[in-house]
Amino acid sequence: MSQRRRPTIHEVAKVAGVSISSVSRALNGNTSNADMVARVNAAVREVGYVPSVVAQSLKTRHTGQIAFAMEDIGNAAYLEMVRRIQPTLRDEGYRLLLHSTGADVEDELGVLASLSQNYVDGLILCPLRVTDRHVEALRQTAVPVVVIGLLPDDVPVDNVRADSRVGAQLAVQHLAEAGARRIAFIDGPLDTVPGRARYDGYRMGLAAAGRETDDALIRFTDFRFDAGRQTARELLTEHPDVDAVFGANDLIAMGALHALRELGRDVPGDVRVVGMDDTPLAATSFPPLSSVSLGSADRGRIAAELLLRRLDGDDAPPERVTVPPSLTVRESSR
Amino acid sequence: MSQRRRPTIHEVAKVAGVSISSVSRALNGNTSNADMVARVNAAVREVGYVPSVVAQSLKTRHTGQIAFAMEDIGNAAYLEMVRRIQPTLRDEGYRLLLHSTGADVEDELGVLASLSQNYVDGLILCPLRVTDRHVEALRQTAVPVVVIGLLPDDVPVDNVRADSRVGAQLAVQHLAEAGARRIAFIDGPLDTVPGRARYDGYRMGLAAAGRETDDALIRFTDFRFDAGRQTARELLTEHPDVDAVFGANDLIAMGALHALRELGRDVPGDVRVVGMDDTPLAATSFPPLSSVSLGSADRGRIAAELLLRRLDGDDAPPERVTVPPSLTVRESSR
DNA sequence: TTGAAAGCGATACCAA
DNA sequence: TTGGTATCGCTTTCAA
Repeated sequence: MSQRRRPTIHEVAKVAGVSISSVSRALNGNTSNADMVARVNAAVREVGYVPSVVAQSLKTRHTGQIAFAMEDIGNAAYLEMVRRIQPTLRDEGYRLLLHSTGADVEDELGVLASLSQNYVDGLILCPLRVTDRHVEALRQTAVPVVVIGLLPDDVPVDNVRADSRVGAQLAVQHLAEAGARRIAFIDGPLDTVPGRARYDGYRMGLAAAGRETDDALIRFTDFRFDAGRQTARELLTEHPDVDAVFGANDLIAMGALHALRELGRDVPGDVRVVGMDDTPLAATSFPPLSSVSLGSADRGRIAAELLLRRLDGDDAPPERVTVPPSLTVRESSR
Repeated sequence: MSQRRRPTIHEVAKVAGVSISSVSRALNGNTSNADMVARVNAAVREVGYVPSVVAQSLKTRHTGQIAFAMEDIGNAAYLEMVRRIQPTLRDEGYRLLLHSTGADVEDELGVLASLSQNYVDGLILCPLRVTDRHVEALRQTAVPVVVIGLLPDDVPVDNVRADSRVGAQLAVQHLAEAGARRIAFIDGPLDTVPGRARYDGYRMGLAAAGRETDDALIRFTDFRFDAGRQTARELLTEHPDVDAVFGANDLIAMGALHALRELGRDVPGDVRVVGMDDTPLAATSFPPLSSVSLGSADRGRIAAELLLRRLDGDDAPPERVTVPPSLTVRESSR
């Protein structure tokens, strides 16, 4: 914690016996002869000069920083994203700022508004939901924004999305092809975006497999482990003929796995189980859980790349990229 | 993406018909009469003025930003930390920057060196290991640093640490008290800091319980699921009389759980199992895994608080805080 | 190619 | 209390 003032470009100039403009030029690789560069570099080393990024930012009007805002970094999907976003940005010289907004829409709008402070060059945003105020804010942001998630078509912002509807369809078709005849579905709340999409996908999957939908085999609960366990227990007690369960996320599916074990049903022998999100839980559960990946890592990477292109001056029309889901089959449905 | 230039303090001053100094004062709550404040606020709203944090930083010499650097945010312990660090800092008006260094010591030193650029006011660092070069860098950082992890006594830096030695002891004593007679231990590499500490703790725990150490029941492998599974399988095949397994982290313990199931041994009936780190895996495993928490969330919070105190001007001698471990008993050892 | 000087957008000192 | 002005540390235009 030595608090000696850091040397500025003026000290370097004095030591090198040149002007500060020459120092700046030499350091930034602009026209200057080899001799000049050598003298400046020597002086830089001598005084231990490191440029102030703050002063540079003020002058150049960019900060070298990008923000990533989402509900909670503890959520496995967002975690996967940030793990890919960070190296992608760092390779291009950007630092990453993290905003966990919690389940607070106001906070989310606050992040959007704060962009006017110009502390970052761009933002990657995963909105909880997109309100009119979001749309309005997104139309006039101070810096480029990329949204990961659903976005109305008329919002002129780069957009990366998953397809959990097709993902759910994938899961159901897989279960049907594996020979399951009574495929139950434990969904999250139907009035949420993912809950609705997965519900639609489930029905589409059944239809594609030439099966009837039996509403008695569909349940709605929260996207949590305990909720999944409880709901699965009830469902399987009422309908012992169920031979497959599709959980709308891995936590629900894990809950189902526990319930089945408690009911003495063999997985996958008696009942097959598939989850969604392909979190780290899936690989270490017993039996290992088949799960549909929604490509969080890819979505993060693509969002970062889109943003970098914008910062590079690309002013093409906003892009919309949909990342396809993929199913990883493990023992729970084999 | 409207690219109209953002208004500056000069526009506000002009609209309000006052000087820029008065605008600054009114906005920062410094001596100015009510009338002045009202006029300025009106003008601010009229032109949509938002101060530039970059310009403010240049002048005030602080950025309102703090960095958190660790190996990989995907690691459950670091994730827990960041989840507490972020809100703690945000409540005090600081933004959080994330540096994932990967397993690269050079990168870690690079972060330390980059502090001279003054893009943050402070750093929370979780070093992989502390080399001489770390010590040297830590002695002369441009901004306050708090280290989470082991640090030599003579490094004048605030330090927060876990106690996995005592944590391991806790686990072993618990298993002994639960009635286990042959307590095996699957450790990570002995030449790592955590591997060594947990090894010592295991032996202390046995000693405290009045048991002999049997080296045949100790194995070293990697801190990974597959490694734990494989090692546990070998161990339990060679020593069928083992009635408890302590895994040096949750991944190893989960592997042991799988191995036991494959060997047809009941948990906890035949063999009790305890892990360490108390990750989200523990609660959803089957049976739910007892695990020793090393207080990652608390360590993160405390580190953030220590740093905030430094930034507040506290120049007391460096502090060293050790967060005690705690055991959560679940079905796997009940 | 180099140096002088203006300016990025704020804060804070000093007079009035 | 208010306004003028220097200043933070850099980049960049403009002359020389």
